Amino acid sequence: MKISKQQAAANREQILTIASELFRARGIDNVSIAEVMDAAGFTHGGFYNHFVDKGALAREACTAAFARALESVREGLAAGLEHYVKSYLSAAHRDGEGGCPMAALASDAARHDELQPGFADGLVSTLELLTEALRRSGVTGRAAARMRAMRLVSEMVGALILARAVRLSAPQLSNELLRASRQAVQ
Amino acid sequence: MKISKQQAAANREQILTIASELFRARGIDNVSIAEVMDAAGFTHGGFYNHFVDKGALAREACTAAFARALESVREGLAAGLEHYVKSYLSAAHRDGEGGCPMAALASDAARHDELQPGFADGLVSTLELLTEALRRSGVTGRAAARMRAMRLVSEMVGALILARAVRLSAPQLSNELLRASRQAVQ
DNA sequence: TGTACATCAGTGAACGCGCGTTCACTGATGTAC
DNA sequence: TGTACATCAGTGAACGCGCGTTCACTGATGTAC
Repeated sequence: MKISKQQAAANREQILTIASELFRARGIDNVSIAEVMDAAGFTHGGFYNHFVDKGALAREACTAAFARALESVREGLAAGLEHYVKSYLSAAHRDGEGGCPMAALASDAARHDELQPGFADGLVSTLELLTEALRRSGVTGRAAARMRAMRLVSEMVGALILARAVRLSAPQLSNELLRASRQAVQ
Repeated sequence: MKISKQQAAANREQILTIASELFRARGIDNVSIAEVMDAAGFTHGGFYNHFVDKGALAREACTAAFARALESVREGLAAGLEHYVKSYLSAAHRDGEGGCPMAALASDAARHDELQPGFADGLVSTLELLTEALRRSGVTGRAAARMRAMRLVSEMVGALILARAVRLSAPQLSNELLRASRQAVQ
């Protein structure tokens, strides 16, 4: 059955949203198209009405994940840099599905070249937001604030990734890693 | 043809070494057993004479990667903490195959629970080495040094992973990320 | 020490399975008159 | 405005392929006598 153009566009968005979450939670190579389509409520054959191939979905899902994440960064920073860092390095963020695309997709981007442009755009935008926040927090000088933003992002992403890597086998160490890096801004 | 026990043990080591490098470079799910065996100079069928399944190889390869990496950390630290951080955050380390297992295998460990015990052991040992190095560098107090070690590892791992994620599409940003975090110790 | 036999690392074909992708088909939507 | 037809999102079976794994076989090694 054909579907209204509006409905088709909504379905495409739905596929993209689901894929963005599944890809972040389990990695692009560990999620099949059939699984994405099933979770979105469709049969797998229709996938190619919306995307030329799995790579195209991965690229769009990466971009979409960053678009949403940047909104969330903006909101978080509105409550203060310290608040933002604390919520980023929370157990809830570590344990939740999806979450920050930088932490979830960095190794996918390192291994799938096609993701890198979208990833880099998202990182650049994140750094801009953090640079501004740091300047408002009293860091003087654009270059200094930008460098501080890069170090802050690296520490937060690294702490989150390492915390996830030992979450089940060494939960206490996992918590310590998060706690230690909450000192990054205070 | 049967092979001498000594030769068989050497072949097993060879498979493990190759797997450890390939897994770090491309991710466990992106490397097939046939590929590992071929690179090690064997046909794929013999794999199961050495390992019970791919998961067992992944676990042993993770452990082996950390064992080697810890030797390299010890050597690097012998030349000074600052020197170690600089070589960790070098373009050569970012671009080379293999490299630090924390950076290369963290997302694999987050997604494959069975890797977490070996990963956690390696991380704990790394933190111990860095904690001692920081104390020698003048950080006072065991707890403070350990916390500083955790933050340092997070920043280094995060910077390296992010630098790899944008290496091709934004090489300048990639270099900036490494350069910024070289300030972590000085 | 020499011989006869059991062991088992390595070979290469084969298996079942899930994957990404293709395709003929359906039928409501959107359009041309 | 009503009708007849083309479009195309969604369905579900099928494809070729590479994967992890199994297996019968080989023949040098290691061992029992």
